[in-house]
Amino acid sequence: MNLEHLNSEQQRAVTQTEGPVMILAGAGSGKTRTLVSRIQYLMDDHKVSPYRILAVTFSNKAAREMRERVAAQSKVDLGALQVTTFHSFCARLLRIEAQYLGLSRNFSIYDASESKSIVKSILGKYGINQKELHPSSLQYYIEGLKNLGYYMGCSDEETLEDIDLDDEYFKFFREYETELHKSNAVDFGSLITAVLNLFENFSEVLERYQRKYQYILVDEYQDTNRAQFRLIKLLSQGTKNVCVVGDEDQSIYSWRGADIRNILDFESVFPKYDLIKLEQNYRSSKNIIEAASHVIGNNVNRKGKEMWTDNEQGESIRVLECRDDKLEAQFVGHEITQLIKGGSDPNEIAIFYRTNAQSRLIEDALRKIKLPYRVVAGIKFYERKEIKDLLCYLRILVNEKDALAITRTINTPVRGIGARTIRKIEDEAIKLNTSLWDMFHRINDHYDDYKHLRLSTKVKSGIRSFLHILTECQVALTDGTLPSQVYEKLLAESGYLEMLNSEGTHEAMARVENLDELSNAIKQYEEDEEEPSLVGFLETITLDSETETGEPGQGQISMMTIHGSKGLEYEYVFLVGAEETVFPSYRSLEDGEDAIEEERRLFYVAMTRAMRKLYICFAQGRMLWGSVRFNGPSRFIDEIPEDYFEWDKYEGAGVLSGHKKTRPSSSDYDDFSQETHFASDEVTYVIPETKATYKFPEGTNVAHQLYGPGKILSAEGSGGDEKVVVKFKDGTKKKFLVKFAPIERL
DNA sequence: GTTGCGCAGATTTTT
DNA sequence: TCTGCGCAAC
Repeated sequence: MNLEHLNSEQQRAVTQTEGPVMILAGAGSGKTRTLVSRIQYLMDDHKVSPYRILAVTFSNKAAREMRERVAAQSKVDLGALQVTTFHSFCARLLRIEAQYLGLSRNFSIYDASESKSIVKSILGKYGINQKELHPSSLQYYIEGLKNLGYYMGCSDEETLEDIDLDDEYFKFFREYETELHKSNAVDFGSLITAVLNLFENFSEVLERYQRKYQYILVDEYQDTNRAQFRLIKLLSQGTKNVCVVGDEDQSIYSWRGADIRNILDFESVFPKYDLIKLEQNYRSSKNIIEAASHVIGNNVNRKGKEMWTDNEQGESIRVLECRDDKLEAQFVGHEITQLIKGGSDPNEIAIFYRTNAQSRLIEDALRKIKLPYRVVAGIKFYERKEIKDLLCYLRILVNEKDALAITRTINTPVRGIGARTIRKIEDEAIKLNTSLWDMFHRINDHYDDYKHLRLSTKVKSGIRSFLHILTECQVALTDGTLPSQVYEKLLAESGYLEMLNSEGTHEAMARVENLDELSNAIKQYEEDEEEPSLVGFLETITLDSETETGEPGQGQISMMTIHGSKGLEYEYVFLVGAEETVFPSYRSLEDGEDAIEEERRLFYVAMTRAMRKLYICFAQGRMLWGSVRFNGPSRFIDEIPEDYFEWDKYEGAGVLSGHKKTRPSSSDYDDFSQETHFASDEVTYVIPETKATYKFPEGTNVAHQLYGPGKILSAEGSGGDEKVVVKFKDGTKKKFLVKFAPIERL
């Protein structure tokens, strides 16, 4: 195989096929090219069967891209080559081996919003008010355990070290797992942990897969969580042929469980591994690379890579100071117009922001001057209510035990079976130790036996028609009717379509259109797949919900969050909202240095997407949460050395002023750390209280006798009246009067 | 069982 | 400012 198109480090990364390898690949260092070559090299030069290679990435997008690129250049039959995501890989494996875990292979997969519903119903059952324990903090806790690789009955010592089984939340975790199991369902997290469970407790299964996968590749290694790490460790135990590729400077998902230890511990698990650094950047100008390197150099938690490039020096980074957020949006629109006039391709222009909410003003501005744009990843198609409803109907056809799907659909459209009734039937089902579905059947067949439930005849007939339509569809499915046809039948006979049509509103019509789209999606799936099945379709859409929002390459400017930009590149990048509390976000400012470092990596990711020119914009005043706030420019702008940027003020109407090659002195912004409220036309400044001396000033780490360790978010009042707001480990915040509260400094 | 008001809360979101 | 959710009244 010809490796001439690769530099020497890349070549090493391709040809070092045996034994453990860690590749630290900087932004724009030709990582994908290298990985694709490595796979080809294995198949061509080492005659490794594609069946023996497993390549896992995080996103379907990345998996698809890699697969296509391998396919484009290879003559080998790729049917067996697994380039997939962690989750799809595990789902597939679990369907095959489900019986070991007491699951059946038609299990449902619950997404985040569905696990939240389960969490809520558990809290409801315990009568816990959401003020006492917020469902999302419990959900976060449960997710956290799974990210660490814990499953019920797990006895792995290292995992047990990480978790606290005496935690008061643990009983909810157990409850949650039971609930899932009863529904023959798994959530995203347990897709991974269930496979761990399988491997750790059924060695014959593990050995089978160890023999099968002789070469393992892990992309985006910096984003793996503990569970995934253990999975890789187990799978590769035999051959030790594991190659991980990552960039610690681009780790931006720690809040999803990404664990830096996976990089640090690699050596102890895989001693004598080869470390290869890809440090040459082929993407961006020198100015951009050097500036970005300076910024990221402020992070302490790094393995240390020095990026460099042979590319030209390029143009200076442009920092744009705007009076407010509207002008910022206007500037972006104005500048893009100039670029396009100058012959630039709109497809090569992107606008990045920290939060989705920021897109609105920019969209308004672009629309106003008629610039075509597309927003990448906004509201997801499959998260729409009507789509969810129908998917739940379909799920019941496959998995009757799916209680969540049943409770969601039983009364949509209205069949006179409300929450109370469902509750009653659920309780009865628990009493009789049976499923909700079976309970419905019993009531339907022997109504008189359940007189004590006091179910009205309306309820009875509601249940009857619900069961009737679903059973008919099930029969149709087993008779070999295509999923798409069953879907149409369901849509018509469940009364769902009728319900929307009779509403007649504009919104209802849009929903009908969405349901047509779902129909198309099923048909598309049937065409693409050799053996289409409803289970297969449902799995595909829960694990690969990426919707093609507008065709790229249609002369549109791209807009997205920085998280969404990872892995992409554009000639021109506009980073907006580079202000303290926006970027870095106010949450990270509260959470301390590690959180700031993650924000800095995010900033680094944003910068390194740009090939030719980078614009960094900020607004002096921004409408936030109902009032205009003056936050001052982001600290990350301060971290760019002056040699690399030019600073301008945008005054509106295309006028720039105050052009400098240096930054304004930082004291210029001291006045901005205030808050103003607009009441009608009058401007009232809210001057912060004169600094009092607090017993527990902001940022102090404290411990509360009852709630455990936490951090002071804010303090007010003086002396005996001092009150503090404490944020605890689980994310809850509480306010205390210092003289009474049992808190102490840590 | 459905509709409407009031209040809290407000990042990022590969799967 | 805007939204989403819980609870209270129909």
